[in-house]
Amino acid sequence: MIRIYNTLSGQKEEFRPISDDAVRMYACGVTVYDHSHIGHARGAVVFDVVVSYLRHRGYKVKYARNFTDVDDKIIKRAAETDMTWQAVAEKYTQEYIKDMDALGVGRPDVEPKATEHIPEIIDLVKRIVGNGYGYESGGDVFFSVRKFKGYGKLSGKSLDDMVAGSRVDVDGRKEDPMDFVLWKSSKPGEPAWDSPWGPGRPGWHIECSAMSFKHLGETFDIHGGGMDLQFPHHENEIAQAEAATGKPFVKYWMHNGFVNVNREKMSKSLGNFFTIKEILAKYEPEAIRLFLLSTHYRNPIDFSDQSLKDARAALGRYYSMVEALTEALGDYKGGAYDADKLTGVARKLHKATAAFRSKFYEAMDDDFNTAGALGAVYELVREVNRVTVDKVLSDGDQVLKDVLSASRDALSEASGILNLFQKTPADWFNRQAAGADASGMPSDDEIKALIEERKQARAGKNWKRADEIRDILDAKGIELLDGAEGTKWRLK
RNA sequence: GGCGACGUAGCCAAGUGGUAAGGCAGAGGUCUGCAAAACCUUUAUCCAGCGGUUCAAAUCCGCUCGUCGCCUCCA
Repeated sequence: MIRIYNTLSGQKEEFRPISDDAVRMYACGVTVYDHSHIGHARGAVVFDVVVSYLRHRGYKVKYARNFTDVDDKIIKRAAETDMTWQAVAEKYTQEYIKDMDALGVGRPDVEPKATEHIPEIIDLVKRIVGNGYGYESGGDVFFSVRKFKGYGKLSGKSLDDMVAGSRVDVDGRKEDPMDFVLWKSSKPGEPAWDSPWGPGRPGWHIECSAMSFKHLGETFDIHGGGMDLQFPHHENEIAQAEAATGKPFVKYWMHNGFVNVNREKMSKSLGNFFTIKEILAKYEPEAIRLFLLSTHYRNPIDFSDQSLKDARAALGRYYSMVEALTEALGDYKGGAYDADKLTGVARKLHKATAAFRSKFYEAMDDDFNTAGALGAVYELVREVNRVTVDKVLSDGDQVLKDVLSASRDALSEASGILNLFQKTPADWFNRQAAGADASGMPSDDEIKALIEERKQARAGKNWKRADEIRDILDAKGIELLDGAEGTKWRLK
C-alpha cells in the first residue's frame, strides 16, 4: 500500500487512484526564460521517481509536465536581448530538455506548452466568467477570490489574514486585492491572441488548469510542484478549475522541498543559484541524482561541493561491489534455489536480500522515501561484498552463485526504479568529468607502455623506478591499481 | 503580524511509541615491496533544552531556544 503526503489534508494518505489501474499525474514544469538550476532538477527528478515507482507497482500512469512559454519574464528577457519572445521560449525549452536528458529524467508522456492551448485557455476563462467567478475590467479578466469559498484550502491561508498581511499590491481595477489575472490585455509588441476581451495573453495560473484538463481530464490523481508553488499558483489553479467545473480538481497534491545554499533557499531572485549545466560540468549525472534522492523529497536539501563529492564516493562504493560481483559470477546466469536448504553464507545472503526487498519497498511505499530506500541498498551492498571479496567461487559453489545472482537481480530492480547505478563499473571508474580538460593526457598506449615498464622494474625489485612511474602517472591524474591479475588504471 | 516546517554522530541523512538504517570523513585490520584502491571491523548510553503523558518516547503533548520557508515572481 502506497501512502502519499497530501498537502491538501496535511497528512499521509493511502494512495487510491480515481480509477483502479490508471493514474493521471501533472507536475508543474518551468517557465522558459533562462537556464534551469539545480532546484528545478530536484522537482523533475523527484517526480520522475514517483512516476517510475508507480509504474513499477503496476499502475498505468499518464504523466504531463508543462512548459510555460508565454509570460512576463519571457517578454522581459526578449526585450533585454535581441531575440523574439518565441525564440527565447524555444531556446530555453530545448535547454531544459537537454538538462533533463542528461540527468536521466524520463520524458513525460505529454509536455504541453501554454501557447499551444490558447483556445482551451480562452474557453476556460469564459466558463469561469460564465459561472460568475470572473469579471472583466479594463481589458483584463480577473478571478474573484471572494466568490470561491474554498479559496485558501491548499495553503491553509485565510483571505482576511492575507489582506491583513498587506503585502499585496493595490490595483484599482481589482474588486479585491487578492483577485488574480486570468487573462491580461497585451500592450503593443507583446504577444497577443484575439479573445472576447480583446487582444491579450493568458495570466500565469490559467495555463496549468487548461492544459491539465485537456490532457488528464477535469479531475485527476496527482499534481506536483515545488513548495513555493503552493501559494499562490496551485491555490489559484484549484480556484479556477473548481469554479469552472464544480468538481474536485486534484486528489493528491505533492510538493517537493527546496534546494538550499548555506541553508538559504536557492532562487533566481537571491542570485545564489547554480545551473544544472554548471554542476554537470563538475559532477557525473548519477552523482547529482544520488545527491537529490538521498534526502526525503519534502525536506530541504543543502547544496554543496562536499555533498556532491560524498555522493560520488558513494556511487564508487556501489560500482566496486558490482565489479566484484561480476567477477565472482562470471558468465553464470543464476537459477532457482531452495531457500530452506541454504546454509552458512548463502543462507545469510539470502536473508539479507529478502530483508532488502522488504525494506526497499516499505520505504518507497511510505511517501516515496528514497533516502530510506537507498539505506537499504547499501546494507545489501555490504552483505554482497562480504561474500565476493577475496573469494573465488568454484563450480561447487553453485548454490551460492544462485543466491548471489538473486541479490544482483534485486539490486538491479531497485536501481532501475531510481534510475541510478545504471553504468558499468568500467564506465564509472574511467569516467571523465564532463568538461574536464583532456589535453596533456597520455594516450592509452603510452600508459600501457609505462605500466609494462613498471611491471619489469617491479619484477627486478627496482622499487625506485617503479615508484617513479607511479608518480609520473599520478601527476597526470592517473591512478594505478595493483591487483592479483596485474595492474589496472583509472582517472582520479 | 498570520500560517507552516525543521533541529539525530565531525559532516550529510533515514527512523515518528519498544530501545539509534545508510553514506562521507576518521581510526584499526586484511591485501601490498611500500603505497594506492578495494574490502572488513569500528565510531551517537543517545536524538536542541526543560517539563509532562506512558510499563516504555528521538518518536505523543506543552513550553523555551535556534534555523528556515510561505504570505510578492520563484521548483
